[in-house]
Amino acid sequence: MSSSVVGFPPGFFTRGALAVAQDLLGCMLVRRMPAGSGLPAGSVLTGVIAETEAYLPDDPACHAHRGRTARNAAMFLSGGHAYVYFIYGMHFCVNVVTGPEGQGEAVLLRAVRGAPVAGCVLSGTLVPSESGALTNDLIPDAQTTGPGRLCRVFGIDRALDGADLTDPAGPLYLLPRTGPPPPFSATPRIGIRKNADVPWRFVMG
DNA sequence: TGTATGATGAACT
DNA sequence: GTTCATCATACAT
Repeated sequence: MSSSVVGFPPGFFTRGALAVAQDLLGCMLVRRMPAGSGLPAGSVLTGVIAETEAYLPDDPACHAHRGRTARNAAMFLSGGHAYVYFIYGMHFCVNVVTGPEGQGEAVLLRAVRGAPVAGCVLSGTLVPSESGALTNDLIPDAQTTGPGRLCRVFGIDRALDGADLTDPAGPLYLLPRTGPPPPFSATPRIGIRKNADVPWRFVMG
């Protein structure tokens, strides 16, 4: 046990979408920006996950419910991978796969907060000011609230579909929370018609 | 080959 | 509260 990298406990991402959706609140999403993103290549964006939704295999609202297709193939990878899809002609959404390989369940990341996290070296986000210069200003929460906006700010698109979110050397990865579990509330999920009544959306605070 | 739909966001009233 | 921009995907011809 000599690794200096703080990781998730083994099996964290294969406990099912409902458990993982709650336990991801307070965890950190880390993005290494690629060249051509508007930020210098290698710029790091971070955010504390503040809102999630669970999608289960038996759930009619889940993309995997009607079987595996080219679009949702990444959802059938093992837990800890990314499932990124394009919707409404203009938005990307990013999910964390939460089942064993072949299961088809995931957690949609709906919002992150730019608040610093004590004890973590990645304490802020780099954003270009209006003049184009980089600052250490936190991104306003309004810009990272909503799955489409979150993906736009973090530069997430289909290129990250299937990415390993547990690899700290990768372009997009997760870090465990360092403090106690944050309080949260459960509400119905947003913007779906099928199985719209179940309280599988989890909001920190 | 056609077409309905959608895990959204912005701009309205 | 409502409308709508806009298009990849899935599925029905």
